[in-house]
Amino acid sequence: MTKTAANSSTEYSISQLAKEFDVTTRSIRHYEDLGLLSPARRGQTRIYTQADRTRLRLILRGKRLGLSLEDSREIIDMYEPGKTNVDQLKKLIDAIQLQRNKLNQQLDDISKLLKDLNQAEADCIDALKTNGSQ
Amino acid sequence: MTKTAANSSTEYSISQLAKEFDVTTRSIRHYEDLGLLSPARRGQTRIYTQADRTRLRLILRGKRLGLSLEDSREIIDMYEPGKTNVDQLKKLIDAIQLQRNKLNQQLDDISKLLKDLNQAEADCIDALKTNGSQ
DNA sequence: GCTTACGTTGACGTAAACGTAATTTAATCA
DNA sequence: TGATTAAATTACGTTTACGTCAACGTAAGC
Repeated sequence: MTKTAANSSTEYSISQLAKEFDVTTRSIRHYEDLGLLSPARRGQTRIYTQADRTRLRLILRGKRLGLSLEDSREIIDMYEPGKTNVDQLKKLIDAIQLQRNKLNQQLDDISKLLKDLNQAEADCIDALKTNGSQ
Repeated sequence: MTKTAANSSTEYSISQLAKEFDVTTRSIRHYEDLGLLSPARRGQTRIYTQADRTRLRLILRGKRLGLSLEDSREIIDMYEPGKTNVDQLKKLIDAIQLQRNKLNQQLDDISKLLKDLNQAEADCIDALKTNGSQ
């Protein structure tokens, strides 16, 4: 009964993904060149699965956080500790801790920047009150 | 009485700043080329004040958050609404709101990434338990 | 069979953010 | 005062992350 039914919506073309995530197809192919994606092919046409879509989302999230594509590749690989041995797993846990530290630093940076922005806005509003009648 | 006393520690050379913030002097000069810094000169030697030092800290914070130098320049300029008029102030407030939105997006990204990392680590530890005896 | 739309692979171009000499100037210390 | 050290100024090189053609394949619809 559970044949190959209703997986029509679990496939994506390159332009579908491009549209959905508001990137160019060029970028998506570029990510593939760098080994961040490796979609299946029908003929020579790329077929993207849900998993590929998730990877793309992770890539773009990384970009918003200022990660290089190479950084993102490493992080994404962390999510699939498939056929790794004990040593690799331990190294992976270390890498995860490193990333966590970086992210916590970012959290700190952001909260400081937000505070600064609030202050700057207050100064602006102040200046408007003082200056609005000129 | 309050002549020019004891401001010896409020001046910095380029290499002092470079060392303190762990960047190259080349980078600092580059920021100046782009108009993010404009230190005073003694002869042709650059003299940095506390204010310059603060600006540099802001620049590097921006970098950690993935901002371009151009973005940082705009943000930093927000902190000094000196001789601006009403229209400029209003535009500034809008720009501040924009930045705030971006930062909130980043906060969301980071919390998701942290969750993912936690899960990845849990998977690792699990794999270690299962696999550790091989 | 022609157009239109979407997809493919090169291959070269480019903007940002520095790196890396090479050379010159200025200050200082033995 | 000659050598060393720090700083400055060109100026070309490099890496990352794509943009931008060019040239071609393929399936859909009329």
